[in-house]
Amino acid sequence: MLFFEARRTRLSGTATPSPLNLYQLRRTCSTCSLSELCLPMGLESGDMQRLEELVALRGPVNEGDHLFRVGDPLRVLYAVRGGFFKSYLVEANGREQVLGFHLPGELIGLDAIWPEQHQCNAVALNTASVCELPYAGLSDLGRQVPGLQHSMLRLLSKELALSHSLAGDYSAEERVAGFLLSLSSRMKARGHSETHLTLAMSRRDIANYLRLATETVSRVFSRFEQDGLVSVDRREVMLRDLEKLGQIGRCFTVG
Amino acid sequence: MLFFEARRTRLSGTATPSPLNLYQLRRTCSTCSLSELCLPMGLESGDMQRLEELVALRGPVNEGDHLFRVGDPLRVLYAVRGGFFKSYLVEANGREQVLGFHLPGELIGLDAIWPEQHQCNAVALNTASVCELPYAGLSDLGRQVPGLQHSMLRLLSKELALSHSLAGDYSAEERVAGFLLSLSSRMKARGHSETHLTLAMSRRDIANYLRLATETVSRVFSRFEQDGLVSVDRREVMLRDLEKLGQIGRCFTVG
DNA sequence: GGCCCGCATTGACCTGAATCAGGTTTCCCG
DNA sequence: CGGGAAACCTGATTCAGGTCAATGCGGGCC
Repeated sequence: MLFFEARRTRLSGTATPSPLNLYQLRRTCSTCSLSELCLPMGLESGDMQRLEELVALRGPVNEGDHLFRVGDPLRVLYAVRGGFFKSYLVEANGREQVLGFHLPGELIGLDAIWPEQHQCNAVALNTASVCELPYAGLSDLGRQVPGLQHSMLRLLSKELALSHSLAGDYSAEERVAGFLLSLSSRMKARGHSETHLTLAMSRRDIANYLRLATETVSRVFSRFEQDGLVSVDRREVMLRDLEKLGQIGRCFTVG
Repeated sequence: MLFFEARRTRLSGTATPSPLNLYQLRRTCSTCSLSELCLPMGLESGDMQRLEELVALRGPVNEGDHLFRVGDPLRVLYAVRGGFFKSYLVEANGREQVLGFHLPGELIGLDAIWPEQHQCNAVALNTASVCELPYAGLSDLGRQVPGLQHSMLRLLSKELALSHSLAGDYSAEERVAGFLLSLSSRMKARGHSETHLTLAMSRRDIANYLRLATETVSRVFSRFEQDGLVSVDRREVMLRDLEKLGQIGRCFTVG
């Protein structure tokens, strides 16, 4: 029931000065597939198998359940099997900051790789299920298989890339288009339709993530719909003109 | 003679569509001290010594000289001894994007830790000198000393933090104040005055880094001066009220 | 069913920063 | 020394997006 108004009060207004918060700065979103972790770095099949043996299934995760919270020790990495997650931070003044969304097939928890403590919260946006990868085992394996270490670094470096893409001064339309395309390509990579999206997150989460006002997100959706780029019905979104969307939002599209 | 007007043309205007550029997204700035790399992770003195043995001095670096460019293989990491550097990217359309500034005592080149190729350019802002840390040796050492690996991860994760601090929707004043404070605290950490700064970078570089217009940076400087927060004379800046600056710019201040 | 609450959309308005258009100073180089 | 190009500052204007406010809509719950 916390974090409703997530807007930042401007300096000029009745700003409530928030003290320096280091955690506030460690915004990490881990959007990487399990196969990405293993396959491209040339793990041998033996190693792959040993990795797979580590994986444990876990019961269903209900909407609103947390996988972990800021400060929790890094026990396992999570691979999303079904459902959506979001990771977020609560800043000192109670405002929420959405760091990223996590789709089926992606990995959550890398933000904690150092100092082995989670730097953000991860919560299910709808009923979901996950696999658990015990970090200790992963770490042991990493010592024997240098490729795994590199994979980790690679993923971290990809995080860095992704976070940078949010830093640029992009217009609202670029941001929204890029967001939609990113979801689209990630869904496609998992074998889903690339044109039909069901957004699991609210407009507010999207806006917060993109650092826009919810009203702006709404308006951009409407404008896109008017221009025939998309069809929107509540949280069902149909991408009608990937080409044009790409022209607008290319800056956001990370693999 | 490249990259003069680095402004982003807005979508609505006569936007020149720039194709997707992956490198554009991998914006990395490596602002970390050498001692930070070694000391806090509890390297034993023997290991420290072996690290020091790797270090090689290098002749003077002239203003405008590049340490490396995008795509160069990662041969060495650089520790700045004197002078300032900036790291930047040239986007597909020729616009420049400043990623960070590097002060004496800091480490440059971590952006390339994976895939061992530099992801940005690093150039001297004035006459400078550096030490070189051969990466191969560092890497060998890292295999024997797990703490070093962790240090690397830690630094990367710090990069991530820093990059995130630029992502928030901060006002021009917050950005500028934070920028000054960041320089101040970094200079102080190296034993310099924390109130008297000599900016090695142009207003344009600052603006580009903070994602503002140069005019805005200028105006904020003037406003701060009027309010008695700073005294500015060209590139000489005197911080007169750290307290108030801190209230304004706290969000930026990373260790 | 009817109430209520939270989400979403839309319009009117405001504001911070970009843009445009000067101007001055500094410094480089012939 | 003088010309010219940067760098820097300042004011006027514009505009994207935030803020405020009103309304619609769907779903849970008594």
